[in-house]
Amino acid sequence: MERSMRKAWELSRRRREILKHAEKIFSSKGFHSATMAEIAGSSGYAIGTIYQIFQGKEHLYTTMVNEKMDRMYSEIRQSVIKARDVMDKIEALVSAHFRFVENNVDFCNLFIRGEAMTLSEGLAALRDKIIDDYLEHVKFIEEIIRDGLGVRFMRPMESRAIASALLGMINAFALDWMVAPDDSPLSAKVGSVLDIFLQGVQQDGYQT
Amino acid sequence: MERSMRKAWELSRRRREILKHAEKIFSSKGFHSATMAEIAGSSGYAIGTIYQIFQGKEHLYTTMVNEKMDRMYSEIRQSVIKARDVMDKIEALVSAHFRFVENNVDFCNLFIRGEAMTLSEGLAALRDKIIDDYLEHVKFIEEIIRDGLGVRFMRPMESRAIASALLGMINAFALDWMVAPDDSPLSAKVGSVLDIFLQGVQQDGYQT
Amino acid sequence: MERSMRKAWELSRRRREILKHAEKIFSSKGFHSATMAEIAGSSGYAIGTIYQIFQGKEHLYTTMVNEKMDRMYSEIRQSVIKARDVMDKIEALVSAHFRFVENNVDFCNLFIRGEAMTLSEGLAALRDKIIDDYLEHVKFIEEIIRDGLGVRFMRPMESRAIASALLGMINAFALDWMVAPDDSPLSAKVGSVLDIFLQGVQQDGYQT
Amino acid sequence: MERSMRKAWELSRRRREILKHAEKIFSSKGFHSATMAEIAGSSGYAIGTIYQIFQGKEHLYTTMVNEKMDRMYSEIRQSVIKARDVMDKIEALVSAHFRFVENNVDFCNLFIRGEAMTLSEGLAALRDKIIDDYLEHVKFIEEIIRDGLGVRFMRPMESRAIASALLGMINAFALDWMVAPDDSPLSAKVGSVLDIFLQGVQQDGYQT
DNA sequence: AATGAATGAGACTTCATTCAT
DNA sequence: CATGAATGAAGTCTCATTCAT
Repeated sequence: MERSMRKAWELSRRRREILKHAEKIFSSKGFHSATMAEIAGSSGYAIGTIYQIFQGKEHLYTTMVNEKMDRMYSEIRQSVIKARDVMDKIEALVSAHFRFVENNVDFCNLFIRGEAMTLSEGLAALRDKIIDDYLEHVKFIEEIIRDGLGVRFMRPMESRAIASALLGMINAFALDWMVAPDDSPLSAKVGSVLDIFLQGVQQDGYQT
Repeated sequence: MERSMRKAWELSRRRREILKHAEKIFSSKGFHSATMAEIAGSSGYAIGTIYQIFQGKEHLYTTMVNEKMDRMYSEIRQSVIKARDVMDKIEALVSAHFRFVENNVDFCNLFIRGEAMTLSEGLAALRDKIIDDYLEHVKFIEEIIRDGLGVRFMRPMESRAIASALLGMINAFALDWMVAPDDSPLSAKVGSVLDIFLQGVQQDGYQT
Repeated sequence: MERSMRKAWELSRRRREILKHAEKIFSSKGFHSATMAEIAGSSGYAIGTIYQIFQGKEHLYTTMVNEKMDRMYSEIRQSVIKARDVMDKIEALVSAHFRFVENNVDFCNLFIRGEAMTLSEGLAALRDKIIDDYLEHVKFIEEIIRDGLGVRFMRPMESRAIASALLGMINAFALDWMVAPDDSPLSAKVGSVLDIFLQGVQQDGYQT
Repeated sequence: MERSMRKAWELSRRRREILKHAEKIFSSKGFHSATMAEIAGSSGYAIGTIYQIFQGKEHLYTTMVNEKMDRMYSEIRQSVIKARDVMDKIEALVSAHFRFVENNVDFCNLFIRGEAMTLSEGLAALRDKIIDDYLEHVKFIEEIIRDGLGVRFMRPMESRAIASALLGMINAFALDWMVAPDDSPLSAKVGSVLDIFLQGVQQDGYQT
């Protein structure tokens, strides 16, 4: 019992270790240019050891991306759920997303750049999952929006369009921050996102 | 004279032809999974012929993506320049962007998915150019925004944030349309983008 | 004393067990396609345990084939020795051979197909032993034949040729039975072999 | 025209060349132990060149064995067909078989040892073809035998048994000659085979 | 003594690039 | 000048063997 628990724990540690290094390598070079030998070398294990845990390069990559994305969406949702009213939920959504990006710059490079979705053959499933997760996330945001529409916090509009717009703004600010970083943290931009999202950019009373 | 012009024209025709087919193949399989043999076969030229015009696979890919993106930005700017006031310019920006996406779905798949930016080695330059172009485009949008701020069409805000937000929304709607297409054309969404961007989503007079 | 005997017996039991399973796996997949892990799993022992008894895969394979073949030749000879006159000896030779084939179809598949003799490197010794055993068996048959020649049971001919012919017929009938089995047991063919071997196929009195 | 013929001829020459060296390597080391690099090195072509002609290692091996066996059976049949009466046909069968073995010792080593039939996966088809060819050859011999039965050249017996017996004797003599060569050519044994096959070994008039 | 996880050498195969025709 | 066959570097994955527990 003691024995097998120790073994299981060791396995889990190795798994995490390898995934961590795989993330680093894949993030910096993309799926195709990364090599198993490199990941093995970086993680300090032999190639064969990686193959004992992961069925192959695609499996390793897929697992890494899936788990990381699950973590991202999970963190964001946890954060949103804690908030009470619509306004707080939206703020939590943006904050949590930005926090994840700040803490996982490498991974986001991979993901935002979309290398994450190189499809060919066995990676098609990953692509589909990423899209599904994305659409599910949009739906999750839509729910918040619908609450807002319900309490007349928001103007009557199509919830899907609003959700997309918000997510688009979040991603744009994140992208901006990653490709042209200034000294301020990404989280300092939360206010801007909310302001534009909620009030729009047009001067009140301006005649179109 | 006549002779060399003919020759140059032939060369140019071949170049265009090859780039067209390269785009098709690269877009559907990504950079790494596409093979020179495939592109040669598809375009009807021999492998050696492609190597007479392009220095290698990366050069072909880089050229294709660069030219396509230049065309995109060029089309958008042409459209914007024709418009007179700020409002029209913004509308033109969104419309032209959407039009390009509609007409180049395959290419956009490549680009939005970010496979476009797989960097490793000789592709780093492409990555940099794409980012530069992106940042330049953001600056271009900023100019429009600044005009709007100047004529008090817009609330006093940071122009960069506004530009990013607008581009983010544009991309989000385009992405949405590509991964979860409904029957309506993407251009039908121009109004929604402008509405949210200009007015925001919050109900007027709502007390936060 | 008691202790060490027990130990030795245990060892011997393990050895037999492993060889039995090794035979099954090797026979069905051949030397190269069989894996140590598979044999370990099948036999219920750990890989390390097998390596405590056998020096390696080749040693295990070599041992298995050697012992099995020794058993075959041994069984055949036991059977022959019991017989009194030449005729009975020949009949015993064929019957015993056929009986072994019937009882060890899997192994014979391996052997007749010759996968048994894949030589490369460390397996050369096995190849040589198999050939030596074969030649020795031919000689053993020759002895019987010479007895037959001595008592004028047989026409004066080269004993070696006769022995080869007999063994060839035995093998041909066995092969036939294995690759194109009908419902009858191989042993039902003993009569045919003896008849052809002894009388030949030509009609008596026919003029060539 | 001239051009493409030249090309086709070059291809065919390369193909033959590679097959020749593949036969040598495969025959001496068996399928698994032979490496593509070795075959490439031996034949003087690059690995990639081999892959341009053959889809892979299995395809190369399969092709080599198939073509060689087809040649063997073809040669034997050509020889038999030329003969007029039963007696001559049988003699032609044995002679032609022995001649092939003499001229293709390496290949026969491979084949008789049965390494030829290592099955696993994609090689199962080869195994089946070899067995089918073998059975077809037995049938071919049966036809000759039936002619012999028809003209009362032979005693009334089951033709299949007779055919198997003959082929078994042929193979036994060939095997003998290969593993324990004396100075005489294999073809010198044709007479012995025919004598034993036709007259049997038993002394006429001996009482069982 | 038994175990089985870790190792890494080595095999197959692909495909960008060259260059003789 | 166009061609496309030849090349071989490089990458993935397997599995016999070892050795710490």
